[in-house]
Amino acid sequence: MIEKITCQKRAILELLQSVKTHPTAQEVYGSIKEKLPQISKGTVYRNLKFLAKKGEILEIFSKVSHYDGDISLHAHFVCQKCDKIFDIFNVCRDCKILKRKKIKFGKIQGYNLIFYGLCQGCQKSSKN
Amino acid sequence: MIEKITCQKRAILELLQSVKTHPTAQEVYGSIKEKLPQISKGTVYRNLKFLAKKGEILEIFSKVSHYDGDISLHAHFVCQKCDKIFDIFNVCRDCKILKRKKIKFGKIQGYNLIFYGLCQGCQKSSKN
DNA sequence: ATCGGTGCAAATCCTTTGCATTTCC
DNA sequence: GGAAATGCAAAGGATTTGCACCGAT
Repeated sequence: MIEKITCQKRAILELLQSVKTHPTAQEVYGSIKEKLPQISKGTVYRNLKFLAKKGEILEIFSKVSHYDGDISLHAHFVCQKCDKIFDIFNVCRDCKILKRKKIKFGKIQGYNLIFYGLCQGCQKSSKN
Repeated sequence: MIEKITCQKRAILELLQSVKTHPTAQEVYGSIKEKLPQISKGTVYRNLKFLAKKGEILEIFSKVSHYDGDISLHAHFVCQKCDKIFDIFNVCRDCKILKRKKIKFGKIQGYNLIFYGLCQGCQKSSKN
């Protein structure tokens, strides 16, 4: 099974690497459509999964999956109200397990460190 | 809005606290049904969300949400092949951010630290 | 020429929701 | 008694999939 580089796949990867946000599959589809109007949702979903499995992008599991083209070691803060995602760098940098990439259960291929909470904007506008 | 403790809610919490696995909503539904045959899926979903929001259980976002009745600080290792989840204790114990529960973006209510990889069983049985 | 990738649309499947009814306080 | 929770079933919505066609190697 030899991988083929198609313009769709390239466009998706380039898009994710060029933005500082963490779009969902639907949002990726919306953006890509401007460059490649004929692209289908199925292709976007297939390529996102594919790229995530290959480790070229990061999948951030939340209510709905978001994707990140920045695969450097960093964490995320997800607002449980507005669903916005913020990057957190320099967290847990000394953690041995993150470097060793191995634990007794198996081999670590990657990790997601996600903090959930209320972002400042939503803290102000809500009292629940 | 005064919370009512129903037998359904109690059963779900007790179930999660009694197992060492990390069942999905569907699996919780299946188990609870044995004790409370009349329970509905909607109730299970509503209570799982409710308990997670209250912080009495943990929601582990993955392809499908899993739930954990152990709310002590620990991480998870998710096998990307068989989808099994393992507990990892004593990881990142010294990380200040995990204790401070506050960052510039907002207040941290909880976090998920999930390592992805191949578990030992799947490492043996696969060569992809 | 080959066979992996795409587009399309239908199918899946998890999760949420509306509403009448039941239950806990 | 009254608000909150439940059960049921339908709706919603993200994601996956089958298949015929297209296009990269």
